[in-house]
Amino acid sequence: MTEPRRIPEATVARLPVYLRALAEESEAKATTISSERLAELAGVNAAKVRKDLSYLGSYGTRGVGYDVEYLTFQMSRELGLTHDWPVIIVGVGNLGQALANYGGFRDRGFPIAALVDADPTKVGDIVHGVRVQGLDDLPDLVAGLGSVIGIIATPAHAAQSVADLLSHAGVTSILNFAPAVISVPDGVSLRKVDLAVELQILSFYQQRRDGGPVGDDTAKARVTGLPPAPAAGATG
Amino acid sequence: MTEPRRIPEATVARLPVYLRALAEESEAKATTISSERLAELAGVNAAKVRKDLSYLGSYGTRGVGYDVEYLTFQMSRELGLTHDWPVIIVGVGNLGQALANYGGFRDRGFPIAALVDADPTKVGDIVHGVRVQGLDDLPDLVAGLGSVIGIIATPAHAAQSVADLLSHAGVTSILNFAPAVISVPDGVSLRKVDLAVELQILSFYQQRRDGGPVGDDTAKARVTGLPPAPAAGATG
DNA sequence: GGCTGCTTGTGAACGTGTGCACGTAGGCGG
DNA sequence: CCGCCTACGTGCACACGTTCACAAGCAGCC
Repeated sequence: MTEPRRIPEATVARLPVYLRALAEESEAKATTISSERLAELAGVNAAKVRKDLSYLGSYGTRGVGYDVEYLTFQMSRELGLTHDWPVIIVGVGNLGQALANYGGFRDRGFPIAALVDADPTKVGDIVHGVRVQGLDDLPDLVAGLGSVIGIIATPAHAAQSVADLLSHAGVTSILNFAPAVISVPDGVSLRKVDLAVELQILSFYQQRRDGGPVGDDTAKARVTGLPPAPAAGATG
Repeated sequence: MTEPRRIPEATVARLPVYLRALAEESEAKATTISSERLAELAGVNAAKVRKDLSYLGSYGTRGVGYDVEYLTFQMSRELGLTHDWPVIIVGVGNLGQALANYGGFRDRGFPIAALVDADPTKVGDIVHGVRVQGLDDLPDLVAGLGSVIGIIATPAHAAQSVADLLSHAGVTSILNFAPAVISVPDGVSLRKVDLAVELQILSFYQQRRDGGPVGDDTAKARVTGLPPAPAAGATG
């Protein structure tokens, strides 16, 4: 029976990186590539590469390596990149426009199929050669495009309602750029990119290197900060 | 010596989300918040919230919950958000300009301190009220700003050399938007945001829902695809 | 054809992260 | 002052992901 082979989420997230590395190696006229070389290009270790690739099947040749073209094809197929995936961007503000103008999407098989905004004054504008449409047009747009990916590039307060609209219109893959936690029905994939969160994570580690939090002792923190109640506990 | 409390990476990544949830709850005039409510706002489960917060210290009150103001302060302190972190954006193309114009950074304590580009024709331009400077100015800029976060918004081929320049100039926190794997010296934090990779991950799961890869059997795939051995040449 | 060297594929050990379930501590009403 | 109720803090078991180490398998060569 044709086992669909469960692929761990962590592996899936690395496949696109391998694919890019393979493209580079292909440019360099290499016909085969070892797990070690691929690991170097992808910034991981060789054992991880081999384990990840083994989930796709036994596409390597012992003593030789992986055939670049063949592995590229298999990986593209597994990732669903053998055909284009149209993208609908909701929210034509700063970020939405930048995304629309970013050529990297179309180049990688994700053409901007539509732009949508709630603001009536923006509807009708042409951005990157695409006419901005209203939120009401979403259901028809999605119906006409088939499998589509929705990108939320609205302010935080609008994110959840847009996600609801998208889900209701039949979109089952959503990428959220709004700085808000949103929930979607079962069967809908949601990924998020939160720029401020990334900076805050960097801030955490940077600060640790700089010498830890201000008032590295909890007791001292009580001086700077505000204890919630008369009696505040110490570290433990 | 006060134990610096090791905080798991997964927890660190969630702290900013909690912080945002706390801000919302504070807006709503709530003085205390339970782990359950916080979990709901952050899109995780309550046990995880409690475990995460316990790494910061015992800031809750049993039977009551967490004091919103106090927890906000402690969390901000731990994340290093009690002061601003200036940001230098390298690469003033589409994405770089969008990031510069995105108000969400300054609002959250990450003011754009400088814009840098390798293209001499762009140097001197004013973007978002900031004058674009040349790559040569990086060392002086960093020296004058102290702890700073570097954002790479260049094309992929320039990413590694920019990362080298930043590291050499003393930047120890880097956020990479370029679609390339880059390496940095020990002691430098690197995080990456790759838009195309996110779309490709969504594509993977979308396709699985749509009925799996074309040629769902490996044997069949060899018919559709090209066996590596005799001769190859397609996909391209 | 058989030997050698190289690289894959994978079982097993290890480390990290998650979630349950419950002990525990603090507030509150009587 | 006491007992009840609530929600935190955490030990423990489990799942997931990573890494090591090595047998297996293939190509090349004599």
